[in-house]
Amino acid sequence: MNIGEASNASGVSAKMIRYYEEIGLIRPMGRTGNNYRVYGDEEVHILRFIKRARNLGFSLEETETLLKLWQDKSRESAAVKEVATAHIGDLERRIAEMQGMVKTLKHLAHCCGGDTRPNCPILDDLAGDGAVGGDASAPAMKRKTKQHA
Amino acid sequence: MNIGEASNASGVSAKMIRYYEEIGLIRPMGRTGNNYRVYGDEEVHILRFIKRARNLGFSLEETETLLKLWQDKSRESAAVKEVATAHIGDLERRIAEMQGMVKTLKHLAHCCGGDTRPNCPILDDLAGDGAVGGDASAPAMKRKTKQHA
DNA sequence: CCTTGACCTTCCCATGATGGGAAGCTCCAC
DNA sequence: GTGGAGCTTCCCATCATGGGAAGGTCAAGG
Repeated sequence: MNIGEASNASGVSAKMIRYYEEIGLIRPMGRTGNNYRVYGDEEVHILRFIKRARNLGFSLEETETLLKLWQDKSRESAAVKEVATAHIGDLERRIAEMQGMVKTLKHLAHCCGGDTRPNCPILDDLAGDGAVGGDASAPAMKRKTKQHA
Repeated sequence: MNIGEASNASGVSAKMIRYYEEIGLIRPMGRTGNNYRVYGDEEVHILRFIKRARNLGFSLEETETLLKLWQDKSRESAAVKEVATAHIGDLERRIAEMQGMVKTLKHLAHCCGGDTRPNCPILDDLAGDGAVGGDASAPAMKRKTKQHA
């Protein structure tokens, strides 16, 4: 199987497959005489594992950890659960942060006429003029991962 | 006022102030004889506007739009509201996406013993073995912005 | 046999917003 | 005049991904 077929079978782009190899997330693949990478069902399975982990929002680093645990037949399930629960906590923190933004924004948008007049409570809030805005002061934590498009 | 004072007064790091100037978000500042940038209350006000917009999750591009609307005294509040509501929609989409992940992950974590045994439904799901996992298939939209730390 | 097009390879660059740090200048206080 | 704090510019790193160029390879069809 060439990289294109492996890509189709796994849902991971060829570009990303090469990248994962480069950063050591997956082992360097064997090559044919023409220098093409060769993949088998095993590799496709691993790529799909990675794909699914990414879809659940795990970073590549976390995915690597999970991958190693998956391949370690003597792992303790507690280790896996710990990674998962930490990630859940992370997601929930980010969700709460964004919900705070939404709450404030909805309030401001509700107060804004949205017509042809220039008067606008949203801008007033951003400018710090009004005491309208809610709690958008906490700078928030760094984003850990980004979803692919 | 030097850049350090402007930074303190606005909550925007000196590094970012220079960056905002570089990308044209704020006008290049006047310099003193020693080549130091000089800031006044007006500039600090603008920086705080930017800071607040960023805290509400607006991208720098959206922030620029809002900034221009703010400075355009003949704006129509509808234009501002449109930017805000689009951003709300964006946030809500991302929240829903992450909530989907959380839901799936919580279910999986709940099913996982989290003990010393290797058996783990979380890994089984990632491996695609079980029919346990929920809907983490939709690839999701690109992240538009990232919160600073 | 040769062309065409679809693959594959590597390499570099861009994204978005931010921080880190080096090298070199200035300014102020002691 | 010296030390340290603050300013300047410049380059690099992050995280995960895509875009694209330049060049090799292969299979099918003329």
